[in-house]
Amino acid sequence: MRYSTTHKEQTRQKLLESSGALAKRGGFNATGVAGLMKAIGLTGGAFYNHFPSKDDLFTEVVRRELSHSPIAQQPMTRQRLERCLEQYLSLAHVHNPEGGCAIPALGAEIAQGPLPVREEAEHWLRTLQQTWAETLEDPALAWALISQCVGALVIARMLANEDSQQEVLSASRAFINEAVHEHR
Amino acid sequence: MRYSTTHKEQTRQKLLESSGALAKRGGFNATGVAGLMKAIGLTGGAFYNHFPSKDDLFTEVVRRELSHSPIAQQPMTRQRLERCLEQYLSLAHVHNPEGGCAIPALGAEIAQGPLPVREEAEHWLRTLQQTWAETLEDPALAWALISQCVGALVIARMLANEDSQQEVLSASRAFINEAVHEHR
DNA sequence: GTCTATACTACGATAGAC
DNA sequence: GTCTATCGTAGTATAGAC
Repeated sequence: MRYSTTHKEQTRQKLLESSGALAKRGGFNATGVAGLMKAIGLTGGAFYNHFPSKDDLFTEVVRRELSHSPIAQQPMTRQRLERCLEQYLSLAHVHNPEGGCAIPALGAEIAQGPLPVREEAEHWLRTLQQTWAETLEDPALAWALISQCVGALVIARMLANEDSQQEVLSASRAFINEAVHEHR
Repeated sequence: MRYSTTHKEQTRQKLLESSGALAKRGGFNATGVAGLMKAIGLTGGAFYNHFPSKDDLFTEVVRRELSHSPIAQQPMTRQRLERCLEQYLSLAHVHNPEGGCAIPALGAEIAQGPLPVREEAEHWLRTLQQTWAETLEDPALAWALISQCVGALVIARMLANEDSQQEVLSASRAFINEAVHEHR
């Protein structure tokens, strides 16, 4: 064959990574198959050698984004978790959706998506929550902190003014720090 | 004229309300102009007698959704705020996006949208935050609670299992109650 | 494995009849 | 004010050359 097996796998991985970034920036539904392929230097017709449909790509993108998330890495010490939260609740993250967490950017689309997508999301959200719960020794607090981070990013990105965005991030950081240190 | 001036205004209001619900359920971009008009018993061609473009409709939908939100009503006593939070963080709200708050459902699309949309969002989010800040006597806490509520709803709606959804909501409610009562 | 070409559908938007 | 018809574009997906 003219193309090696590893080449197909590399193309697939490039497509997954690139599509994740494009989806987080502009929305998954808003970007066509041709655009996703063009971003990795290919044409639209080649897409279906890698995925049977655009919906299947979405499922794989969600899997990749949620499993590769830096906030889901183990082992997660308390100190490392606090450093993660600082980076998560930063202006850099607000202004860089394509390189950031998929949950604030794609959460609503995942919720509206087909069942396989939501099941994939549930699996990795539960994994994330359990990791944080072990570190914090409090399962409920883990869910609350995840919600706090995601909500703050959604709100900050809705705002037009950067000072307002920073206000939201700072408030959220202070709120979290108070709760976590009190719980220590 | 065959149609009264009030009739046009009524059609416009029906369209705004219906489009908001459809957008919150399936996403604003995902629904075509013809579908939005069909939902109020009209055809696609009549749309442009009411709005110059679909983008303009989005701006007006965001204005209506954020200004009419039950969480933004004044006067907002501390007791009323707590009742609002209970309703917001409920399974009923999770399963009823079309009748619920626009922020978790449309936040990402608003963030990706054109500038007029984000400016409209900023105005009403600031209004909401100031209302809550007066009630809580703490501007930062207001931003943090808004973020917590929005994040919890986004996360809960991503999950496939209802028990998991309830877990997130309960954790978020407990987290908020602890913080608010401690701050009292 | 990727290309071009294409079928089919849907989109946003406009024109003109009523 | 709303309709039908239509233009131009872009969407998902498929077929066949290379």
